[in-house]
Order: sequence, then C-alpha cells, then structure tokens
Amino acid sequence: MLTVSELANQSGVTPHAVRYYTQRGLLNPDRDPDNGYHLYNPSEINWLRFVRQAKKLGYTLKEIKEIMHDADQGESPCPRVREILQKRIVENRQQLEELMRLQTRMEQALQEWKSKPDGVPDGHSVCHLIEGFEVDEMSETTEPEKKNQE
Amino acid sequence: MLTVSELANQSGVTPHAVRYYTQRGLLNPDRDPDNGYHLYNPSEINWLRFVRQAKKLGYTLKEIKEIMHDADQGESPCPRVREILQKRIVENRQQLEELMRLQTRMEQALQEWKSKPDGVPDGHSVCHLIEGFEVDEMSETTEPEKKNQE
DNA sequence: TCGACGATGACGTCGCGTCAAGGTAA
DNA sequence: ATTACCTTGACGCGACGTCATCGTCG
Repeated sequence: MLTVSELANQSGVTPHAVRYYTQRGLLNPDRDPDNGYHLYNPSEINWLRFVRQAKKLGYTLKEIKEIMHDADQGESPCPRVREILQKRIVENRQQLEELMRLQTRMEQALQEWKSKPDGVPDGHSVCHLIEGFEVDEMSETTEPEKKNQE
Repeated sequence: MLTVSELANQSGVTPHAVRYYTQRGLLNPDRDPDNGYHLYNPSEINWLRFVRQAKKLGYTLKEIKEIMHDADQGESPCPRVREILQKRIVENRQQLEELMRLQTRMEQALQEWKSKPDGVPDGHSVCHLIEGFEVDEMSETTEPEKKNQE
C-alpha cells in the first residue's frame, strides 16, 4: 500500500493533485483505520496513469470520471470516448482560430505602434495607441479563450 | 447621466459586465444620493470603449486598470502598453503551440482508433483506446491552456 | 523533541453568468 | 399593482497552487 506522496512520486504528479483526484473520485484509496491516512493499492498506479494519459488527450477530469464510471458498470466506455474527442477537436479548432486571430491583432498593433510616439495623457484618452488601433473585420470575432490543462 | 443598463445598451456589453467593471474600478460612476443608483457620466462611454478595445487586444482587466491608473497620474501609459503586449504575444504563441500539439494528439488518436474495436471493460483497463494510445515525443510538452476572454 | 508528511479546509485564479433577496422607478 | 430595473452578495466554472491549522510518523 502506498501513501499519497509515494503514489505521487511514482507517477510524476504532485501530492496535492493526488488528493484532488481522490476527492473527485478518480482514485479510491483505502483508509488506515488508525490514523485515517489514504492508502493506495499499487493497482491505483494504473488508474492514475490512465488519468494522466486521458488528460494529455484533452479530456477533462469530469469526463474521465464518467468514462471510469461507465467502465465500472461493465459498459464499454469507448463510444463515449470517441464522441467526446470528436467534440473536443471541434472546440479546440475554434479556440485555435480565435487565438490566431488574437495573435494577428496583437502583432498588427505592435507593428503599427512602432511608428507612433508615446504621447501623454490629456484627459480625453487613456492611450491613443489602443484607442486608435484599427481592428480589421477579419481579425475580429466573438470570444477568445476558455480553459483546459496538461 | 446614464444608468447601468443604459450604458450597457449603448456599449454592447451586459449590465452585469458594467457592474463588474465598476466594482473593479474600471468605471467611476457618481451615485444618486436618493437611491444609491450608479450614474454614469456620458464620458464614461469612452472609458468603456477603451476597455473593450483593450480586451480585444488581449489585455486583462487588471492590466487595463493599471494602464488607466498610470494615465490618471499624468504618466504616459504607452511604454507599459507596448511592454505588456510584447509579453502577451510570446505567451500566446506558446499557448498556440501547445494547443496545436494537443490538436495533433487528438486527431492522431481518433485516426488510430478508427481501426480498433470498442472492447469491453475487463477490470485491468478502463479504455484500451486511451491506454494504448502512443503519444509521440513531438506532440508532448508540459501544459496546454490558461485563460482569457472576448 | 523535531522535521517531514498526512488530513481537512479555505482562498485565489479570470471574467463574467446565473440566481437570490429586497428596494425603486415609471 | 405590475413590471422592469436598481442594489449587494454569493456561488459556479477548471484544475490545481498556496497557505493555514492540526494530528502523525520516524
């Protein structure tokens, strides 16, 4: 049986992450009846490996938990696994496009600003660079980022 | 003088966002002494316009506030404005690269999985698709996303 | 006894969306 | 009176990092 930090060390994650996954139900350690410590069966290493692998593929912890739950029910999680990834690919592509547009706007702005002086505040504007920047229609859309992780 | 929703309507943001900016100090409305309502001077429309423009260029609300603060002090915010954008461009490029690697991993996985059966849980693995996916070194790095907005 | 580790809990991140309770305006 | 809008305040989101308090192990 492994302690939190033993499992963490053997898996390349922080002890805190191990505890977080545990409380989210992604790991199910036993408890030491004497002190209440979490005791991980060595087989939990595999679950944790699975979690890390799934995260690398873009699955959220919530989705990973659903997948594990399905598997626990004896149901094949694979159809859902494929389905989620399809969706994530589309979402990610949209986010990529938005970030690329943002990158373009930022680079255009910096470029334009090279030939402009700094200027001082006059009460009418905060920063003429920002206020005067022309956003061309092609580099503008609704919203840029969201979230995800390693 | 404008109310919250009047200002919001004239600026294309939600009333809630207006209140949020107000409590973050990005807008400084007067107060109606009778009922405590926020009363925005029409000139606030310009501050809000500035905020929206800056957000389109990737500045965070915190940074935007700093910029406004500098300008209020009679100091030219432009050097900082250029500096922040430089940094953001680098950060954004890294995030773009990470997301592109993620996209590659996801697409590779889905591709590989086309030729594989779903299979049923056997207690040893959760989903052989995920567990068996080979992450090539080129498509793996530390961490993917962060956050930002419209 | 002390230092490393464990448990639980709370707050911060970022920009709002959403819901709630209660007062105000037209 | 109704309805729309105002106020403040709190929770949720995503995956932890960080800090704090307190018990435990070696």
